[in-house]
Amino acid sequence: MIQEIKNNYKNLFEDELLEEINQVGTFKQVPEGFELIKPGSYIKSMLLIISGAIKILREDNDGDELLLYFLERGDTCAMTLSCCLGHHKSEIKAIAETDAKLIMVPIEKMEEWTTKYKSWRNFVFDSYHKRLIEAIETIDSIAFLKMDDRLLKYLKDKTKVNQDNIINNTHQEIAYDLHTSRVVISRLLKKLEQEGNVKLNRNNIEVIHI
Amino acid sequence: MIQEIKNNYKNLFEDELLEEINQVGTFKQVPEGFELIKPGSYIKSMLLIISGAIKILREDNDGDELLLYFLERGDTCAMTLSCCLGHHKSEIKAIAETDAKLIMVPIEKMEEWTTKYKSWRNFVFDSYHKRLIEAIETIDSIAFLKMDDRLLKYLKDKTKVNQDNIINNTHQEIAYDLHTSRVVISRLLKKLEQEGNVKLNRNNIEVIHI
DNA sequence: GGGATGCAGTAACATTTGTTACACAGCACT
DNA sequence: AGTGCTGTGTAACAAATGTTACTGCATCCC
Repeated sequence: MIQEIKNNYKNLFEDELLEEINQVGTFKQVPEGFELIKPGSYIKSMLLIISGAIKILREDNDGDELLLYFLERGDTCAMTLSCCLGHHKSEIKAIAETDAKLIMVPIEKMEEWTTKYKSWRNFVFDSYHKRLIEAIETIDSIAFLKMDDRLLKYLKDKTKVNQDNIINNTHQEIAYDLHTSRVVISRLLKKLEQEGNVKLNRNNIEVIHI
Repeated sequence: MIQEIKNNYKNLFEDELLEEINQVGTFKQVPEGFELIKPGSYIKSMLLIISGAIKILREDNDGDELLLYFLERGDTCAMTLSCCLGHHKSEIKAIAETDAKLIMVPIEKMEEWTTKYKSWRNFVFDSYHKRLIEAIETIDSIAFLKMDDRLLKYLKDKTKVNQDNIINNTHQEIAYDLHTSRVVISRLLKKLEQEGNVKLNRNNIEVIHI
């Protein structure tokens, strides 16, 4: 495992911390679609992402969903952090967007390390900063953009985290992430196709100009 | 100043830290409407709120605005924190919602204290957590609520931070905060009045059932 | 082949929100 | 009283989004 950790975090963490992570962390491999965090649950360990991508969703009382942002290699989940440090319940849902490799670190170590390692502290602060910025960018999208631009932005984000211009999702799945209806997505995708932004096939969408 | 600090932060910080804040911080009193943070600017000092309320806004490229959340006594601005620690530009705008008393702490102390004081570290983590939660709640409002419910929620939040059932704002000002138009706000306020939720007067709105 | 199923395309319509335009009321100032 | 200004009420319309219903197409299974 140590090699995987080093490959992804050696610039961020000092050797001693890398060694500790190696000792107390457990390696985990999950398939696409795996539910990593359920809303309302307590979290037992935090996750460091080695490869793949995780999507973070917000769910309201009626079960309606909305995509907040994606996490990638080198990222961690700020909600996990604050849940661990503050002992709050999870406010979000996390699903593996692609097959992913993770390291799970028990929560007891979290606080210990924030005292012990400056690099860890900075990592945690930086993660919070990034997530706050991304949450605010999500607000920007919802508040300032119309659905067609939100959709295009969503598709581009998807191609980025999946490193693939082809998006293998149904219109219904996209509608869930953007909290709208399938018909609306179909309509707007057709418009994007006519404008030359995407090419539509059954079960997949090719994004043209990235 | 020390007394003001103690009154508001003595449960959070150890005496030694309170003393340091007293030595390096400067007291500041600002009137309602004062612009504390401009978007795009670099921030020279972070602020601890003693009394009053601050509203935090997001501004897009066209100058359109959207209220993110309010800060109150005992709060600090997470964006300031991350700007200071990460040396990023401000992503937001901060306006005094009411007359307010603040303590300004020079940014150099920020990092020093995160190393030195556990209570400071926890305060910073906790602030991040709160702001992230509030940003996500703002997302909830925009994504899941219709404008009439958003407006009602806004009015209730306002009465809370102002500690006053009477809201002294024009419809236009409310429209800016919610990123919609004056006509829409007038229309919905009228509806809320007919439903018995508010009472409308010139230049002010009385919120009935808090 | 025939049927069942899931996905996408589309029309028709409803609702919500945004826009433009104008009337009028209250207030300040002269 | 007359003038101008700001804030509010409202109608009429436009645009965006949501909803319902129906179609056909591909795939899978029998």
